[in-house]
Amino acid sequence: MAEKALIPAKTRGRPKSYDPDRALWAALEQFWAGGYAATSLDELAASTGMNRPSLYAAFGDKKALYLKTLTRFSAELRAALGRDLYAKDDMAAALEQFYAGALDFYLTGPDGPRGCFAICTATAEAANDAEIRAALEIILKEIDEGLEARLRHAQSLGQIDADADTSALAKVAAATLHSLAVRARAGESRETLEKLASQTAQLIAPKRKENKGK
Amino acid sequence: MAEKALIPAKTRGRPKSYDPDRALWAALEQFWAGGYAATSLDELAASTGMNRPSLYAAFGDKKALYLKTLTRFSAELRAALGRDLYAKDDMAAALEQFYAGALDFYLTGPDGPRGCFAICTATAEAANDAEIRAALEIILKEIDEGLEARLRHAQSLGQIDADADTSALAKVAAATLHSLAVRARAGESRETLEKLASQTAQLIAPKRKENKGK
DNA sequence: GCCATTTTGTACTGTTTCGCAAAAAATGAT
DNA sequence: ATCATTTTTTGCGAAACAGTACAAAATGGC
Repeated sequence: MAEKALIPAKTRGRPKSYDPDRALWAALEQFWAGGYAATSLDELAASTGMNRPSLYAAFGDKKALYLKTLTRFSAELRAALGRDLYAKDDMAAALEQFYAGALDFYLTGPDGPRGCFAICTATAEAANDAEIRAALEIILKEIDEGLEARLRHAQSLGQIDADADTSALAKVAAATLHSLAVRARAGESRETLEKLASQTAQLIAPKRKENKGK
Repeated sequence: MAEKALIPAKTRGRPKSYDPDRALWAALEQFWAGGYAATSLDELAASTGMNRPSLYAAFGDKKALYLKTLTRFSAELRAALGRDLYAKDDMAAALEQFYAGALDFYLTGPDGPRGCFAICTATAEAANDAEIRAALEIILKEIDEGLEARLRHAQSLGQIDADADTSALAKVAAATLHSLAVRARAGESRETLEKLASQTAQLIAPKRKENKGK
């Protein structure tokens, strides 16, 4: 989806001076940096390069725009779940790879580490706003389900106990992701965060009898 | 500290019409419900029963007040760590008790579940504001350290492996708390959350050979 | 009873914010 | 070349907001 700027469809009036997908991502980064409530439409206009009326025409009001950034983020998340989680055969290694990818995302922002976009910005609004809460819930659910699918895959290969509760283990694995998201924004070091990641991977998919490597 | 309303010290001028600690807690609840940025001073004045000038005189500006609510929350957190974490002898049971106490806190708000005050409101501001980020970091550290102390205690009693990395395990236990905080605010059911809690307790302090109870 | 002191209540100022209206600009169609 | 269509640009207006100044009220000291 999301065809690049080569849209052959003959558009009638004045051409847009912005790339909608690029603008949406710019808005996402602005919300990411400042949070939803503290980000003004002027800041959003500045960072997208659009002016306010164009923002309204393209995405609706501030909340509609924010909800669109959340679903945009959700797409990125699904991609990461499908990619990093299957990059390694070993379950623990796959988990660590996934966490490492998340940490790259969480720790490298324009102005230092910024954690997870959804968890760190949507939680504040979730109590008051049912739509934002629902969007957050969907994102959390996607994480749980993506991890559970991977765990079941490992289980089918005999890499983890056949009677293990993959649903519950997935939630634990997701819990560590949530924690990385928050801790990164609080300023914890990558080293500390990687330790948490590897310890969780170890607990969820313990190395079997054969000790590989060392 | 924090002596109750029985202050024998002769105050000179007009008596305060509010209880400072009660007002601080009211402000905390207001921030908790709406987040920091989205909460106005008018709302804070209304919920504390004070008017704006009195708020300024008592707590300083909006951010100073918010920082005070964070440290107030921090005190509550320390109390819970010292209380619930030592209510049971068995390590896994103690963890579950601690999580259950947290869930009581997270799930019962004036307007439905609201998660953790610090994690769900401070994360949004942490990227932009160094003071709030530092306050959040302290709170996360207190959780880690409180859990690690309890794990070391269990280790000294032989309830968990002598060579277990209590620091890393504590961070995993804290990760589940962070996740409960976020999930609660996203609307997940208590049943779901308790399952996550018990699975984590199980992973961190696995039941030994003797199966108690059932 | 009068004064000093502290808090409360009201009102004000300047700024920021959101959302929109109306005109100007840039394109395709004919 | 002219018109229809879509976007951009400028600018407006009403509301919310943070923070403060100042007078009124309530207490203790004397």
